[in-house]
Amino acid sequence: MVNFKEEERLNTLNHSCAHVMAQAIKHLYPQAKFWVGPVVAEGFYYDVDLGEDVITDESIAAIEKEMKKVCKEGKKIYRREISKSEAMELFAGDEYKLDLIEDLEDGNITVYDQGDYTDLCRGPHVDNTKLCKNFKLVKHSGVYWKGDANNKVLQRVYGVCFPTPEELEEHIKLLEEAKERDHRKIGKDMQLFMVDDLIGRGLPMFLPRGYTIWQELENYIKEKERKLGYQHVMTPCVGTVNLYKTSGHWDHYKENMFPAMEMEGESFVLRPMNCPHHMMIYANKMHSYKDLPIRIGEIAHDFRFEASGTLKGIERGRHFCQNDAHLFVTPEQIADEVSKVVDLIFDVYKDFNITDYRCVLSLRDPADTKKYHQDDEMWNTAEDALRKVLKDLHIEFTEEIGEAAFYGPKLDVNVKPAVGNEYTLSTCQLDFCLPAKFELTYVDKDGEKKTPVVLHRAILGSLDRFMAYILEETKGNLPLWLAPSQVKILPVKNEDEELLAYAEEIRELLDRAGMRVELDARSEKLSYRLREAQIQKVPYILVLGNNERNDRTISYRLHGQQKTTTVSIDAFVEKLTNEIDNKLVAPVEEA
RNA sequence: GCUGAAAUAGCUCAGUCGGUAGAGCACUUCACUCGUAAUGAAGGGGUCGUGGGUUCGAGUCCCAUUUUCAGCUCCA
Repeated sequence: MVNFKEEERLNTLNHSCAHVMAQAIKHLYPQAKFWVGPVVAEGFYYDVDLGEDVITDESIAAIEKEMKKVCKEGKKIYRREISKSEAMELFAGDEYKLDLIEDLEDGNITVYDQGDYTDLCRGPHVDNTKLCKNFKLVKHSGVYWKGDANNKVLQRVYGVCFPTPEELEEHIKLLEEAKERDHRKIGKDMQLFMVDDLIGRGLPMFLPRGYTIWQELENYIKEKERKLGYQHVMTPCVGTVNLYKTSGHWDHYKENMFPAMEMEGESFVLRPMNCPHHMMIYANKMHSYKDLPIRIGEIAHDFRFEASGTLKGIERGRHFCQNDAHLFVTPEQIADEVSKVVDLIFDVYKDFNITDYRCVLSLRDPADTKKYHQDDEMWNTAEDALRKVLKDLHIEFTEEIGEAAFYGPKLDVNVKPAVGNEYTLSTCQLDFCLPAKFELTYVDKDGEKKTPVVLHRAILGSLDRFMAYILEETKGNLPLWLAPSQVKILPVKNEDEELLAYAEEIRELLDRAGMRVELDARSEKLSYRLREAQIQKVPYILVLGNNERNDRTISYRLHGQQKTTTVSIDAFVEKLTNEIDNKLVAPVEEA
């Protein structure tokens, strides 16, 4: 584990390496103008305007070569304090640096010199460029200046730097291992899902083995919800445009919806979310305060026209299934219901052994009048309410401005995948907005009609995305209850009729016990079939020969292990049933 | 959508200077009957993503296009 001091040292080194890269780029592209070059979680990057030039894989190699040269020269790095007017003069003609200097306070401006290169920087830096020699440029891309799609595209080059070549090597190895954990690779290798151009991009299809996992997840969460008083519904994947105009989604998100279909003078869209459908289910009848909370749940198919560059296997597609629910509550019930949702989230994370997550309270940006529903009082009430509940529950969270939904603040639980950026797995959103738009009511104690509050929540998020995460976390070695194939039976010989009969008897027995079991009696060597079963990541591999048949026992081997264990048939069934029913994340070994 | 890269058999990939398509695995058949990660042999399988162009000749060079990948932006 890297401690804080070490991390600071590493950050300084990476920051200096960013300057070395900038210097090298300046040598190769004299017209280069630099924006910012910060240290990030995995190294550093620098954004640069190369005018007409762009960065390609070849130019990366050239830049690396030039950087080696800069490091070898080993120029001292000097820090200099300068005044704002000096800075303006030094960087005259560089609109990017001037833009940065504009926001800096006079008397608080420093530049760093190394040989023929000077950069505006607050530092700190290592004292010589030769310390930066253990680096690698890992990727590059075009980025919008200040992240705004209306601005000019700059070139961003990412790199990493370490004190020793060994640490650099180790880091590169880790990156490669992460690629092996990518759910898209696992999904292909294990035949879980597929995509096809003719079906359409962003539209993955679950194969039998993948759908088995999917169904287990569906059953799992629905059972949890049922016990907590949720009622499940099924609603259509299409709705009228008017439905989404009523909810407000049309104004906010129509660019990201599949376009409207006009039929018989009516306009329909594939639904991007289920809130409006569930609102109408609530509105279907009169409700008393005594009926609340009402919890409407659905494993719901949704369609969003995500930008092509954002599609990623089953983690983010244009069709997905939300583990969605809308809780209709009185204002007094908010705290209790949010707390139950939070409990459910962490209960589920415990079942799946998910420990590496981050809670975010996503708030509106009051300055963004376009995105957010305009009602200051509503926002203040909702944000304060949600913040208070989280604090009372002693949940550790950070607050992020401008991350709220257009209708209300939310608690997001974020995780990081093997490859790529953090995403939200679970969410709980507090909404004072949609119930009013749909004029939802309940009759309170005093006989007055009042507007309920709605909690939007998704625990597994989308089943597709959750599955992607679990595949990456487990590297495809799923717990028994989720494994597409739980037991593989390998008779030692396949021409011994009595042995085959015994293998078939065991297969039927396990099948009747509700297990997913396969018998592999092909005329291949045992070691061949065993190897295949291991590659398929089948948790339990049974090897049955005449020893087992004579004793009426079972010999099994766990995926990825060498050890063979022999037990009675009953003991084996009991062991597996226990493991499946209790959804254990790892097999229990006898003492 | 934006910047860059890539696309060759079901999968993983090779294919040099432009000279007419390769391997391993998988699949089919035959032989082998085997006690814990690959038995041997033979065979089938490709309009080299798609469409144009250059050339005597294109998997290879050029243009367009589709899809995939990395990053950016976005994620109700």
